[in-house]
Amino acid sequence: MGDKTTCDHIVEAADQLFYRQGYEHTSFSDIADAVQISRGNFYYHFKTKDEILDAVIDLRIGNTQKMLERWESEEEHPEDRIKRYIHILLTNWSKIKYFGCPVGTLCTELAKLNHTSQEEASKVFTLFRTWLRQQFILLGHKKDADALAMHVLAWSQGVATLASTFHDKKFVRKEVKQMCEWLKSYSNPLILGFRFEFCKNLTKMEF
Amino acid sequence: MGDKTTCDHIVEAADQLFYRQGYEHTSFSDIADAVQISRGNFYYHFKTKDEILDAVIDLRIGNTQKMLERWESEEEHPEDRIKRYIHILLTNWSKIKYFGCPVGTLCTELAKLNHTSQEEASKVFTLFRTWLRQQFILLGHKKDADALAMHVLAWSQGVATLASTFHDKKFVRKEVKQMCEWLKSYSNPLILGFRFEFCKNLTKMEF
DNA sequence: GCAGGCGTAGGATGATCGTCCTACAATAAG
DNA sequence: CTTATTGTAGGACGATCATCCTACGCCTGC
Repeated sequence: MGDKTTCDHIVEAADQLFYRQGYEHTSFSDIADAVQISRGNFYYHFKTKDEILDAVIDLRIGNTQKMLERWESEEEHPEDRIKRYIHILLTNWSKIKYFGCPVGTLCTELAKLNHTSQEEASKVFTLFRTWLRQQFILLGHKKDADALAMHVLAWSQGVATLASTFHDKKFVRKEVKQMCEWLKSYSNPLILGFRFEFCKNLTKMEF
Repeated sequence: MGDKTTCDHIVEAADQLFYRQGYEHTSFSDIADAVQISRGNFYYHFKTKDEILDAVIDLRIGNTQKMLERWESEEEHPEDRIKRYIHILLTNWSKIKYFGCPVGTLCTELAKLNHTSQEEASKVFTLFRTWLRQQFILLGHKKDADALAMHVLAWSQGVATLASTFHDKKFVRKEVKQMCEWLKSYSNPLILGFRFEFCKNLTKMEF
């Protein structure tokens, strides 16, 4: 309660419902019930459902920015920061288990609806992408930073998707561990360069 | 045409529409228009929308099985077979670009709808999983075969999700290349074991 | 005490949805 | 030719949806 407006409550309830039920499958009535507000009164706050969606996306963008800034201040080492991102898969397990990643699933749904706000929704991804890229740059991977960022994004997306279909926490734990090990191998570019060249030669060997 | 029944046409049209628009966003009218059939006549073939969904899932299961058997016969080496799977991301690029992976996106949607057929839909994933596992077993990774299969699934899923949000073919090509290189490192377990131990020691070194 | 704006309640509206019914065409069997 | 089966067409149905309207309560400033 406190200083939160009805408008805020609507957007927050919609945020949760869009995540749990999907955008299209969530009706005005659903949101109204959640906020304990008259259904018809929505028109005063939001003229269309799309407007609510845009507000939800803006909320998510804001929350993501705040979270990344927090991580920036709480973690000293870029590797630990990226680890923090990877570990969302475990810290948010109880939700991901059923509904997957809120960012990925919304983008996927909007793509199928051919919705106008597709691009706006993808900005949440871009936030993570830019942030991850910056961390990899700090780790000394200036040239590959963006590719590495996209790789982390893709990996975590895939794990989230399979997590919500198989509900298998062991699998998620295993993948998170692997991701952290992979990340470790990138946290010192010098050793990596050496190792990579060495291993390449090894795999080239034929029996 | 030929020997295909109206029922087959309905299921095939529904299959495509569910992929492109999503299950919920596809109405009876949409399918009817696609098949050029009267809307009300659906009741004769399928009593409910859920029945069409189940038929579509069965169709997908059948098609996937056929495809995997074909791959099994056309490719000699397990590594090439897995490569064939990985390369779906490129061969189906024109669709994945807009609609993502048909398997993953359907499972995601049904999860949000809390639909009865969730488990049935996940069987398509399980088909790939079992098949991939078998290939890894053939490559000599008996113990880790399932984890490796899940890893390939997750990786490709993540790439598909980001592909449909960013529409970036270069990214997909890069990831496919990486996946193939990663796969190569697993195609001979002896060399891998050696390399892995060696690299582990390397990364343990501190500056 | 009164006027006016802000926020709310609850229902009307038209469209669309899944579902279902009934009448009709077409083909095959008697 | 008649009959029955199989498939089709088109519309009716109740429900639900996003949207919109109007009437009402509450608070503030005069």
